[in-house]
Amino acid sequence: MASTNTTWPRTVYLINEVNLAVRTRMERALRDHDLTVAQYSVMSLLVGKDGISSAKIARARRVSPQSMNEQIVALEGRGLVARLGDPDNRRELLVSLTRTGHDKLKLCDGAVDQIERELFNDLDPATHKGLRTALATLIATIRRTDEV
Amino acid sequence: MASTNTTWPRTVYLINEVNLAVRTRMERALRDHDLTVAQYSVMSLLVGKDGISSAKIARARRVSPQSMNEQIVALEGRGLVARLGDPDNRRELLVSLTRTGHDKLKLCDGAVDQIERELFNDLDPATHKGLRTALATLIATIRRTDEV
DNA sequence: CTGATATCAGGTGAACTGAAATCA
DNA sequence: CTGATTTCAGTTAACCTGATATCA
Repeated sequence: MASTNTTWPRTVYLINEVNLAVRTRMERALRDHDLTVAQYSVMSLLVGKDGISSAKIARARRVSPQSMNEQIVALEGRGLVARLGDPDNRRELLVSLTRTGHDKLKLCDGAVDQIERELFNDLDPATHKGLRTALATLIATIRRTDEV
Repeated sequence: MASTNTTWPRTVYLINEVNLAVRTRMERALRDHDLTVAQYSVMSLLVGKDGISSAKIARARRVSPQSMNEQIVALEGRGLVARLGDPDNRRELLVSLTRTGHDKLKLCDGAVDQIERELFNDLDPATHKGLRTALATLIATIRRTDEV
């Protein structure tokens, strides 16, 4: 019975609490740069890509294409990403970071790095590594069971 | 430099992805019982308590008293929790699960247990335990740094 | 014709802040 | 007077589904 067993609180609650705290910290830090967490996380996914469709980014981030497009359009309106039409494929628009976007991302990376350090420096390297391995396993399970 | 180091993707992204998947699964499962995740999680916090103020629940869940009250009022409107005024303290209302709420919670616990099993049965017990320990450490760090 | 992409429109869940009344 | 609780009202960020036009 869940309410009386020995693994309480539920692991999923622990994950949620950590996630909420991380979000709050990131929101605070990114607000100084006028970026939301979703926008920052899209931008950091574009690093090193020379152009990728919004729909592909959506799949990579596991959100709906509409949600992702909303973020992309907002970023484009602020000149942080560009969408270039490909003459060979007029269906999709290729999204890439602008120079301005790249510069802003660099600044934000520093702020987020700081948050990660504060959060994780109470974990010894082995525990941190174990945490990442466990999370990666969970994500693999998630992707496998989502495809059904 | 964050975009080129060896711990990529960021651990906080891994946490977020797992959390999103958990939320989605819980939403789906709880929809059959007409409960949101927030409502379910409040109800499961009330088990074994004979009456606790909304403000205290808010602190336990680390959300604002307004957010929590919203959930409590919704649950009261559906007869899943009761709020009893204490004659000795007319300021606070004591929240507790009703019999109906208790019954519904039991059903939902089963559904959520199922989700946790599906998610975590690819982790061997030691890894799962390590995950919980790491998360607990993170939460301790969070609470400590929040109090500043 | 099928499938993918982009986009418009509307909706949801879950948090937030601000302000005010009540009461210990 | 201070501090906690409740409650009203408005806002935010980040998702979602449905429908439609376009194009490979």
